[in-house]
Amino acid sequence: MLELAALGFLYDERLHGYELRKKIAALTGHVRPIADGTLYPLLKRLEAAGYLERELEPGQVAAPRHMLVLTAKGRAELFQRLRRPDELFITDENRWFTVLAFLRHLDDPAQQAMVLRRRLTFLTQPASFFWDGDRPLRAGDFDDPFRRGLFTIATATSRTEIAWLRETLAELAG
Amino acid sequence: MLELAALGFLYDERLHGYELRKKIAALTGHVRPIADGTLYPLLKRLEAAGYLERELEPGQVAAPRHMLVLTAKGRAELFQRLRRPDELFITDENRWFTVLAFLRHLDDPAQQAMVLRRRLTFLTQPASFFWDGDRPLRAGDFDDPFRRGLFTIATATSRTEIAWLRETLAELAG
DNA sequence: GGACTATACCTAGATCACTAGGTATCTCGT
DNA sequence: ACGAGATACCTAGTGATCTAGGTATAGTCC
Repeated sequence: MLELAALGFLYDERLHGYELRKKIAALTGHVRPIADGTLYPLLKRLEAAGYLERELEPGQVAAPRHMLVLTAKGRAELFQRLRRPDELFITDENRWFTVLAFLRHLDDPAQQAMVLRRRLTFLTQPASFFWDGDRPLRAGDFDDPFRRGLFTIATATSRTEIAWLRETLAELAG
Repeated sequence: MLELAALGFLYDERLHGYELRKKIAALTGHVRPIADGTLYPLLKRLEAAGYLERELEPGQVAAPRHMLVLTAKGRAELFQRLRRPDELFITDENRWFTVLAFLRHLDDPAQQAMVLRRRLTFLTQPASFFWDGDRPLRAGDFDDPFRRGLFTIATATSRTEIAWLRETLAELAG
């Protein structure tokens, strides 16, 4: 997920690690704060894979900066990951949000629509959090307000997103 | 997260690994499918920590079952994790849902309310996904439907949950 | 001048969960 | 009789992320 976010942000502009980290932290950090101990090894991986290059610059304020520039290979990799995200990027809300944040880079309505349709398919699948043997349990089966809340929240949020997906798919098709 | 789910389900009833896995899969598996290769080592960890014991039983259908029974220490650990969840369990929706699924076990409205208040505090914090320097960007700052959707969905879902939290907190207090 | 903060980058080790294999038992259909 | 499928448990190796440390520079406050 962090790799996708790094590639996505660097597609727009060259950044140094410290600034990239702040951008990633704003996007995903409210859920999982990103430590620099996570980011720097990740950048080395991406560099080793040929997805980005470094340009050393004197620091504007303090220590020298490593400006990060996405290579052609890096852009290709970003497109690849956006076009065909792993299933986890469709089902996990945090990862899905990362895909949404950069899906505009794909620049092909048909491909964008394909990704949205995968999410829509996932959200419209029948499912339940709890079962009594083979019987799916519903909000009404529970006394405690917390499990009822679970259903309330899950239902409301998926309804909102399904509506948005249908709307946006219609726009992309039109 | 999976440890919390295991402790939570075993608080209600003794289960064997295979059945426990199905229950956990229903609760969190739509987001991240749980493999048995994940669960069995986890159960060994919990057993080694003294949180659960095994009782071997002949299988009803096939191979012998290891019935898993929560110990007093395991119940104490569950309460501890529900009373004072790590920050990640408050901020990450998947983990938060796991907390909600078992919060009724806490059996003390004041402690339950404290946990809900932490989530409410998190959700009502001002935040943004994207920044232009120091200026937080809003839905209107974007042309692409995807980032707009990001805001639409995030706003709608957190509104629903905030309303539910306030309601439930009022009930717990009254 | 010294403490503190922000900037900027780095590494070693641990943890959690996953992938990809494996073993064995029982039932049912053909 | 045999294969398929469900039940039931297990391990080794891998990957992503976190924790907890570290280094160094520049500006601000007292």
